[in-house]
Amino acid sequence: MEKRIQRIYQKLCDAFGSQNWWPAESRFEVIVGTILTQQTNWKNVEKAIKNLKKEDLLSPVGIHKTSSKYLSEVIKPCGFYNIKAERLKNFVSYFIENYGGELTNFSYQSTAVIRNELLKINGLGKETADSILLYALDRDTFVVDAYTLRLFKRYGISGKPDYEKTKKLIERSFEKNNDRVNIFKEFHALIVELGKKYCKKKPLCTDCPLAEECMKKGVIYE
DNA sequence: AGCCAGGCCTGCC
DNA sequence: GGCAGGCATGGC
Repeated sequence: MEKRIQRIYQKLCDAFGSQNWWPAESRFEVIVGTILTQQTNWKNVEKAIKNLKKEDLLSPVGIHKTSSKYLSEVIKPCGFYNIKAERLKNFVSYFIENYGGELTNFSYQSTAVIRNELLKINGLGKETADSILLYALDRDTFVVDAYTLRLFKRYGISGKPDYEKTKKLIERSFEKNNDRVNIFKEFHALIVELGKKYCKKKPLCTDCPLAEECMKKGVIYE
């Protein structure tokens, strides 16, 4: 068990409180959000999702039947809209073909199997796959993102950023029990919250709840 | 007014 | 197998 990691989690809880991610009205909406938010401000994603609802397109079949051209117009506010329209369609094609467009059908598959399947879909990388698993399917898996890697570097935990190593390290740091899924949900959301406020590309570490500990390692300004 | 956001793929080396 | 370059809107 990595006590360091647990301590970071506790500090973030104290600083920011519970986050209750993922904001959405349905599990499918969560999945759509994971794709639309790739390298994108959440505010812009909200606009795109609102448009999808307005056009009655926020369903597997809705997206499947719509042309890429039209879909891209609807999601325009979130940016990278041509690529993301394709990515949404890639996901729903897989989802309908293999699971009949029913999320409950995923319950027959292990987390590892689903993850491998998601990673085969063009446009879904590790973070998106893990976000779907954790927030849409409630699977016991941690989501690493750019903020996590940056924080761990500044905190002096890891040198070279590495998705899988960081993910495993964090997963190993919490006892396997029924709470862990919720800890992972909160922890990732808290890291994003920290990242947005303090742990940006340009160091803005003043008042950061973890500033003191990062400072000790002397790597805060990397 | 720029810089950048809850990534990922492709195409070079 | 690592890494620049491209994708694009809107928030701050």
